[in-house]
Amino acid sequence: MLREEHHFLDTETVEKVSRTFKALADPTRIKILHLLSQEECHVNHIADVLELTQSAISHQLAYLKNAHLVKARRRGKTVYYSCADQHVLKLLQMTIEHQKCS
Amino acid sequence: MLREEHHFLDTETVEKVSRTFKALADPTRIKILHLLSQEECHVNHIADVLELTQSAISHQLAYLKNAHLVKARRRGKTVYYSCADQHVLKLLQMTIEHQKCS
DNA sequence: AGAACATATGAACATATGATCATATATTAA
DNA sequence: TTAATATATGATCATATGTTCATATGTTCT
Repeated sequence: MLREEHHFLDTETVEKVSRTFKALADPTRIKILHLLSQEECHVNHIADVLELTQSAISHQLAYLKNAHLVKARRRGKTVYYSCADQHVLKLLQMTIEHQKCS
Repeated sequence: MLREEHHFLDTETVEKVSRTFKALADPTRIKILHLLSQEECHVNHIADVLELTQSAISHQLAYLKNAHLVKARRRGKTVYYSCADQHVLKLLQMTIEHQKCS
């Protein structure tokens, strides 16, 4: 196929797509999203369940929030997080499922 | 939900899933896979079309081959690459499509 | 065998990433 | 207001990542 016959992705699309996959490319973030797909959780609960420090979790939640993959809700001292992007959640679940049977 | 009531992903699954997403998390690899989804290509053609060096392309193809996402076929001096994982290709295409309409 | 071409690969380098530690901020209770 | 609790955040550090340059390997043609 000649150069001009190809279908090209514009830079912006490529960047956005790579950002989406980057968010899903880290074990801690995968575990967090998988947990939040089961229920809304507060920060310390996530840290307890996943056996990671509060700081590590908080940093990753900030990352995920910035990427619009989770949303936060404050209730007194506690901040509850939940999934905010069903499409990305679906990508994750598809990939987990596919992994299991391969 | 209590710690023991959660559905946990085992370490191996998380690692594999994150490796899959990592492969898709780089702009160059996204462009290569998108190109290979259109046709089998040889290394220099990919480099020409994407306007990147032969070395950069070759390194990324080695990465993708190692991850079993592409396969290679030699024909004389030329090596032709093509996609080897329809599932991962589907993930990529879904994400590209979703990106466009959002 | 030697030249020419296509691809692969190792080293080096700059940047990105993720965890930890210390500390800041926010909220509630005493 | 002070103490206690929950979360956020900046700095630091070790490691990972992606590109480039130089060069090696593999193949074909003369």
